[in-house]
Amino acid sequence: MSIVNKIKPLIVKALQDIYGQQFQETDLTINLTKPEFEGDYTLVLFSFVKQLKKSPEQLGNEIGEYLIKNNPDLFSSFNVIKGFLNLVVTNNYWINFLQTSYTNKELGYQPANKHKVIVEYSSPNTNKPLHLGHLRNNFLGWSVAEILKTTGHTVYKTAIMNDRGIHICKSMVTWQLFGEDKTPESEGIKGDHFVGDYYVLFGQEHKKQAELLIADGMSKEEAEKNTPIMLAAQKMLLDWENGDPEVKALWQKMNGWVYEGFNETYKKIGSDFDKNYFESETYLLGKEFVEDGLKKGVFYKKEDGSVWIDLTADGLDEKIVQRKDGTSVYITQDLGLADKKFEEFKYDQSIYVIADEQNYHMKVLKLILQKLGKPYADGIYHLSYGMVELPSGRMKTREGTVVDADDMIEELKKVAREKTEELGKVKDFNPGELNELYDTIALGALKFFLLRVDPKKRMIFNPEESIDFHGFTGPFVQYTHARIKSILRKEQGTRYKVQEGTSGLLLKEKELIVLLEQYPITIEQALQEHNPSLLAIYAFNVAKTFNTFYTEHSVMNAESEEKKQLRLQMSELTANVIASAMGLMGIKVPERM
RNA sequence: GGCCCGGUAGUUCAAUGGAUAGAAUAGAAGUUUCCUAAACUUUAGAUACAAGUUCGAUUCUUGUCCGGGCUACCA
Repeated sequence: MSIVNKIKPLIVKALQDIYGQQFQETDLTINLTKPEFEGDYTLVLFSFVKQLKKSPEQLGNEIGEYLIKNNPDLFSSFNVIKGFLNLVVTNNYWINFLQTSYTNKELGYQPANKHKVIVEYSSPNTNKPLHLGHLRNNFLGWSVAEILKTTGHTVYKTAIMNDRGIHICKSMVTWQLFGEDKTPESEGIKGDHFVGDYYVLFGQEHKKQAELLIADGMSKEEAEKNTPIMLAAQKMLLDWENGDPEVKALWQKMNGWVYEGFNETYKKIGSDFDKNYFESETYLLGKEFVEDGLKKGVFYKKEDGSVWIDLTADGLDEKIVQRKDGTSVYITQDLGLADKKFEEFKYDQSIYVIADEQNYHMKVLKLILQKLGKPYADGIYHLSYGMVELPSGRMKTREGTVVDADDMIEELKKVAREKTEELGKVKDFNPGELNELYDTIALGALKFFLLRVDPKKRMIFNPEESIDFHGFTGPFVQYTHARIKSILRKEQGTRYKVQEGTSGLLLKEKELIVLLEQYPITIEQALQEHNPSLLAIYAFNVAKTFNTFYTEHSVMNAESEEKKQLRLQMSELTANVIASAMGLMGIKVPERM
C-alpha cells in the first residue's frame, strides 16, 4: 500500500484520539510537500480550525507530535508552517520500499476481482481509411482496457463495424461508375485507402453534378438531393436492404478490401478485439424494445404511427425510436446492441469509447435503458473524448484535410530513422532490429502524443510541430529507459541488501524514490478517471527526475559500494516503472536507441 | 433560439478549494577528458472580463465576451 493511503487512517485516528472527533479520510487534504519546505507529505490544517476551535499552529504541533510518538518507524520529524503540517517520512521507509520493489515488474497490479468490463472502441466506418481521430480512440480504448486488466478486471474488447448505410453505398456506386474493375492489388494500394479514394471521388462528382443542376435553375438544396450519383447511391441502399445479390456481392467485395487494410493498420498499432460486431447484422435489433417500451408506457405512438419517448422531464427532448414506416433509427439499433452485448458477456460495466459529439446520444441511450428497467443500464459508461483538430479546424474527409493514420506512422518512422542514423548509436543493429526500433519510436511518439492530453479535452494537432522527439514525448521516456538499461547491462553482478538506516538519502535520490513510490496510486487514479494521460505525465516525470538525478550522481562510480547498490536498485526500479507505465499505454520501450 | 463542453506563458498541455499557478516547446545564455548530449543547467514569459461565496478561487456560483459540439423520421 502506498504511503499516502497509510498516512490517512493514522491522521483520522490522531484526530479521534486527541480531539475525540470523528473524521473521514475524504475530509483530509494531503499533498506532496513543496520542494522549498522540509518534508515529504503535507496535511492542510485550515479545514479543521473551525470545527476544533484551535489555531492551525496548535493543531499542527499536536497532530505532528502524536504521529511521531505513535509511528516512529514511519515519521522522523515534522514542522508547521502557516496552516500546513509537513511530515518527514523516515529514510527507512523509503529504503525498505525500494528494496522490496525494485525487482517487482507487477508493481501496482491488483488481484483479480469479479468485475467484467466490456470496452467498445475503434468502431470505424468501412468506407474510408483510419485517420488521427480514430487513432486517439484506438489508443484510448486499448489503454483503458489494459489499465482495467492490471487492476484485476476481466476485460473484453469489442468493436462495432459501421459497414452499411448510405456512406458505404457512395463508395460502391462510384467504384461501379469509375472503377473500371480496378482492385487494390491491380493498383498496388492498401484496400481501405483504395475504397476511401472512391468515397472522396463521390464527393467531387456529386458537387460537379449539383452545380450543373443549379445552372439549370434548381435550388441548391434540391440539386444536392437530386444529382444522378446521389440518386444512384440511394437506390443502391434500397437494393442492399432488399437483399439484391449483385449489390450484396459488390458490398462484400469492397468491405473485404477495407477490412484487409484495417487489419494491417490494427496489427501495426497493436489494436485487438475479442469480438467484432457488424452493423449489417445488428441494425435490425431493437425492434422488440419498441414493443416492450410501448407496453411499459415508456414509449408512445403518434397518430402517424411513429414511436417516441418523452425525455423532457429529464431535461432532454422528445426522441424518435421508430419511424412511421416501421423502420428503426440509430438509437434503436444501439438499444438492441446493448442488450445483445449483455446477453453475450453479462458485463458489470460497458464502456463506450466514442467522441464527445455523441454525448447527447449516449445520455439518451442510457436513460432509455434505465427507464425500460434494464439491469445493465447503470453499468453503461460513455468514455467521451474530444476530437482531434488541426490548427485550421476540424478534419474533413470530403475536403481532404484529414491526417491519415498510415501516412502519419510512416512519416514518424522516417523521422525516427533519420534521427537514429544521424546519432549513430546502434550501428551494430541488423535491418530487422533497426526496423523494429523505428516502429517502437514512431508508435511511441504517436501514442504518447495522443494519450498525454486529458481525453475529455479536444486537442489540436499541428503536423509540423508534433513530430518532436524532445521534451514531453514518448521518445524522451524511451531514451531514458535505454540509458538505464545500458547501465544495468554493465553491472550485472548480484545485488545485495542495503543496510537500513546507515545510508542517508541525498535530495535527488529521495525525490526519485518518493516519485516511484507513487506508481500504484497513479494507476489507481488513471483507473478511476478512465484517464491514461495521468500515466503519460507520470512516466515523463519519472524519466525527467531520473535524468536529473543521474547527471548529478554517478551510479557506477558512487561514493561507496552501498550507494552504488542503492542506485542500481533505483535504476532498476525506474526502468521497470517506466516500462510498465508505458506498457499500459501500449508503448514499447527499447533496450537501446 | 435551447442544451452541453471549453477559454491558463508566443504555441501545445498541467494544477482533489490550499503555500510563490507547474511542464514542454519556441526565445536568450551555458554544460561533452566522466554510466548514451534523443540529455542536463540557468533565464524570461500566462489564469478572457466583471461581480459573488470563502480564512483562501485557475478550480465553486452568476453575468458578459469568444471558441466548439449537439439540437434529422442520417448513422
